[in-house]
Amino acid sequence: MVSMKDISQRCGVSVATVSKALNDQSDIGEETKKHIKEVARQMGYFPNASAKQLKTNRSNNIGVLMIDEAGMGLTHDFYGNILENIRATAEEKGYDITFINCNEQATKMSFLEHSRYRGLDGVAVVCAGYNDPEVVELVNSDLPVVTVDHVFNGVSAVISDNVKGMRELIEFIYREKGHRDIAFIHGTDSAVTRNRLASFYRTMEELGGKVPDEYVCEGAYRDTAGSHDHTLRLLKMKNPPTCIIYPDDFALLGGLNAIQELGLSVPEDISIAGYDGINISQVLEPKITTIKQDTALMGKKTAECLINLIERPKTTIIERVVVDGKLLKGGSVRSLED
Amino acid sequence: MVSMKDISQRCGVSVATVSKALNDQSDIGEETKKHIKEVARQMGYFPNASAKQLKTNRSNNIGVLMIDEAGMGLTHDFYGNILENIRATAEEKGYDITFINCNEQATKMSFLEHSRYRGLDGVAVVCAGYNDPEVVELVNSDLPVVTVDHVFNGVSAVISDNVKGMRELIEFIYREKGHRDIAFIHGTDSAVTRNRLASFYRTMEELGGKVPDEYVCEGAYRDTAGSHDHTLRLLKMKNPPTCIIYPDDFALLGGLNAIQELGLSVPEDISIAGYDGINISQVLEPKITTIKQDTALMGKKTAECLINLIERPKTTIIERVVVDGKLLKGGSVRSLED
DNA sequence: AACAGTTCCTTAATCGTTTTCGCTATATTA
DNA sequence: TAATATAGCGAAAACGATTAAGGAACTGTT
Repeated sequence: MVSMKDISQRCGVSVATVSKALNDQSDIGEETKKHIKEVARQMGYFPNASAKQLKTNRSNNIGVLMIDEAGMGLTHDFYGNILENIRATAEEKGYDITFINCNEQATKMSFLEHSRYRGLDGVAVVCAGYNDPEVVELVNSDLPVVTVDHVFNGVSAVISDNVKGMRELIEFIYREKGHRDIAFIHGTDSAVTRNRLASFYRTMEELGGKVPDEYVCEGAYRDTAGSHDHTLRLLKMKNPPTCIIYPDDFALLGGLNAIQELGLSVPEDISIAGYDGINISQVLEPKITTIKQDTALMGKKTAECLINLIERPKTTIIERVVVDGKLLKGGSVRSLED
Repeated sequence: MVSMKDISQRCGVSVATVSKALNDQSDIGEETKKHIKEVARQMGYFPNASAKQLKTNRSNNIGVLMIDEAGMGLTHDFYGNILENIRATAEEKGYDITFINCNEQATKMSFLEHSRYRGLDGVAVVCAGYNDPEVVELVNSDLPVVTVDHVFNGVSAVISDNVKGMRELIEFIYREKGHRDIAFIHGTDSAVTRNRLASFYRTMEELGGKVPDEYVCEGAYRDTAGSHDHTLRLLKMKNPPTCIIYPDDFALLGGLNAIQELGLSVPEDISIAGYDGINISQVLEPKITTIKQDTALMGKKTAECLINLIERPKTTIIERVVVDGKLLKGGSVRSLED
């Protein structure tokens, strides 16, 4: 590896001068600067990140925390997409991405300790147990942090508008498609779930619809078996719903199986809707009625917001970036006007 | 941040002594060592990774290269799973993971330059354009590298046994299910594709089956539209196949749509099979007949192999780790014995 | 008592940068 | 002409760790 020392010797100047030239400092002659840069290029020079980091306390490296309960964070379309877009945006601005999910390392460090150990400039909390003391410690530290789909006091967050999304979904199903008996298998308790659930109730109320208690039950995200069972139960009721909303598109597939088992078909006999708008949802027939979350924008905003916090700590205020979802009408909800 | 200096002052010893104590060096008294460690713990000491790296030229950081043609590497079940398992295994051994896909950074570095810049101890090439000069430069460098599902001369590789997998799949479809007219929509040219294709032809030959040229065509991985069109063409032939094998489970779904469009059903009218065994394949009904690639093991082996190369360069030989897939019989291939 | 051999610790150099401060030479001004 | 400002560069300290070499205080041997 060629270092500044090598360049300085070749150019007959001091190391300090080389540093200044390469960093476009002011007190350096135009001629010298140009020459040094040219020589550096020729010699294939690249800075040594750790030396630079040691001196400046800046790593140009962003941490990503991404732990799914099920340990499938990365294989989840939704999170995978967000991560990919965080990465791409960070990269444009010269940042790299390092994972900080240290679960089982020999020398047990907390997330915060791990971040400091690596000298990360900031952390994006994409998904995690938000009650985890380690997560709380991390977001409450002085390290720049942006959370996704969860709001902490005093911490910037990028959130998908689940309230609006659920409202749009319900309005579509209720108004445009004429359904009145709508069941909602919601996910396990979390900020996201609470928002969707509240929005579900509120919108139904606004529209003048009734929601029997038996129509609402707790499933789990991405749990096909659970959705399957709930669906069977719902369809065997004396007054079954005409439409079932699932925790997400993946869980919906479990419900779809149950429906097929009963010899029913979608959307003729029963309408279904999901949430997320994962790839697969628009491939199957009928295409699934769902709210597509704008993961590309969420990832981009997360990176931008975090890098702002890092680079302009003075001017940056705590942000709440709300990203709208988009209704994909699909064909899995039939019109009851027929 | 508390440094060794702080500890040394508190303990009344030199920084060198602290370093040796914390690193379990030999020339240090048991008493002192214990005391220093205790004080370090109390003070919440953690090493400074960049300082350590600067001195030792070891970062305990592994690079991951993961670029899909479609830019969807991370959202692909298969790669996502592998990455997750590389991460988990690396973590156990004290390594972190950093992405090195530098496409559009201002200061354009090649993958190798980027790796050196960050001082990465090694790189796992999970997916990339294997003809890309930058990739070639990387694998031919003296940096420890392990590639996944692609073999470079003199470079360790973890590969899924596509030859065996395809053979098992064909034997199941041909022997156990009695199909003779089997079509294969294969993926675009790559080592993986070539192996599967060769194995397809060879196995059919061994079994005494015939493969009309029109039964074999090139699709693209994860391309539902392409599979859709190919499926229509195949089914409209005068002698249509009784079974179609798709590039992967996801692409298969496009074919499934085409089949439904024609009013046919699986597996009664036409049998289909995929490859990969992604989550979704075992959720839909009928469950898809496919070869589940052992992504967990592939990721684990990749990390282990790479860390071996890093930590024991002398003793480690270039490895070819072959990971078997597993036939998931599913229900999408009917028996022709009926 | 003198010597070597251990044991345990310190000193100091080093990794590749950044950055403060000071120096020199030239340009500007009084 | 002398004083001062400015531009361009270098010397050296620092960031936080590792490590080779050296030294002091013991122990044990002859």
